[in-house]
Amino acid sequence: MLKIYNTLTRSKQEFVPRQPGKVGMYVCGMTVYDYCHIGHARVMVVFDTVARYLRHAGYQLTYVRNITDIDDKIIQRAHQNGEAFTALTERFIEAMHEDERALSVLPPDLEPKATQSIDDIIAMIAKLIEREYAYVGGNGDVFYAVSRFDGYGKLSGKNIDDLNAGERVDVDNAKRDPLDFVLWKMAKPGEPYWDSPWGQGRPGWHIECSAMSTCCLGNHFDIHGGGMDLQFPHHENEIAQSEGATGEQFVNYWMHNGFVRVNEEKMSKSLGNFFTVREVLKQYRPEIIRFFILSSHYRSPLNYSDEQLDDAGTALTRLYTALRGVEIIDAPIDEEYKQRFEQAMDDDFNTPVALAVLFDLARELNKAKANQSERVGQLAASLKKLGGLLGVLQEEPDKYLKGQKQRDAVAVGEFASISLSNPTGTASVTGQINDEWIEQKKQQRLEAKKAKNWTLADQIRDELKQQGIILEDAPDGTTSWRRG
RNA sequence: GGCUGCGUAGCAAAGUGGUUAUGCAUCGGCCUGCAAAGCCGCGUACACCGGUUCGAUUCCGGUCGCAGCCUCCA
Repeated sequence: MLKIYNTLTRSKQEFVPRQPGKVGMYVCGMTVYDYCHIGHARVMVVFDTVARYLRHAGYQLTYVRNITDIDDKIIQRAHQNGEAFTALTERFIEAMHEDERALSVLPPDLEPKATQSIDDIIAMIAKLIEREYAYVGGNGDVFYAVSRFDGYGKLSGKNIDDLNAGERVDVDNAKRDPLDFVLWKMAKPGEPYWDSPWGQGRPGWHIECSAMSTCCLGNHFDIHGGGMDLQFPHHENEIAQSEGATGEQFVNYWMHNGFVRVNEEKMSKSLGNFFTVREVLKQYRPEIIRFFILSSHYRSPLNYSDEQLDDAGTALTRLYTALRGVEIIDAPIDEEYKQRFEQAMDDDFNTPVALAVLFDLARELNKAKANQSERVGQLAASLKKLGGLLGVLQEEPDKYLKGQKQRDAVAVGEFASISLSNPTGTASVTGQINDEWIEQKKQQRLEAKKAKNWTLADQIRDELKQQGIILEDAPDGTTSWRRG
């Protein structure tokens, strides 16, 4: 039985979909005016994992993740660059998709864009005006009248009085109430605009998600997700808009992931302490980043540091090492591990425990290998399949272990110039070592070993180690290698 | 100021009213020519102070510390 922590009730609840066997999930995606940072990566990976697991659990899932491709920041950035805002957003959408592919984030079923949903947005605003939840302000902008919506604050645990007392709410004379927020914003000269009953303008920040989610999934759907910081005001406003416009309950389960932190501080654009996915990919391969994200529970804070990423890399190497050289048979997942894994994931997607199950499985696999047990193939299949549910361990083990720590230089043009670095990162080596050279050295050493010339054999091994190559002699006399 | 949440062994991270989390690191052993990998063994950790209880890291109250939201942010 799957339980999900619901922000709306601040408790774990049994997950019951509205229609048996079917799930609609909407996740707030990116506002595309810059590269994704690790915080964005967390949202992507977390909800990708949720989506994978829901499907594994047998649900027919419709996963929607929007793209907000029009807003003040986009306009501002495009203006700074002297380019059309569409050129800017297209570029960053492509970059985002690239980052997602790297992190094994599967595409959502639907990826609506705000600029392609303008009709729906206008229709919803019109509905809100009709139902007297919205009004045209003194400056021509359309505002949502927060005081008209009874449940305002129910998601974030705020009450309107406290909010009014806050000093940080902008005073805007065009609004009737400082808490009211914009639904439709009139275009200033030179700004992009769409025609509407209220004049030429663009949608406010929150309305696009209400419009896109209800259009794709219906007025009332199962799961809505996003980062913690969207709880207020973004998601609160979405509820007010959607429920105001439709008169129906909007969402049953609200899921919010915790932040990525740097030195105990939130990683964010405004603090400037963020690392973009592509930056980190120069140092760590994508699967390590994904593993790192999954190694803590999605609602906990996740502290970003090289040490943590290094640990994730070591841990992943252990799992791949267990799989190396094993012929994976086509077998169902071992029942015991499957149950433990599902028990973990059923408990609000407890990926750290799910990963612990993989490590236990790896240990048993290693033992089985030593005993020449016939279970080896099945255990390996189980490990790979369970890893697949988390979006890890899908590479060829030997290829993974021989691969460079960084993203494959050829994968993306702009990474072509990265240099190899040794495991400690203290020194760089040139790209002269290639697989043939390593194989040659390995052969030389095997011959030295045959001649019992241990000094030479050790010398060769040390030389390779200096290049970040670790040789491992198997009991059967063969030697394998990997990059450390 | 209002509202959330957190504080677990050297590091990271789960979890639980009384029995092994797990990964990394350290140490000992097996294996190995020596290593590496692997396997086995080794850690009275649960911020502090009270309370409830036969028993609390786990429940309750308080203290301290940290983070987040209340403003654009995943």
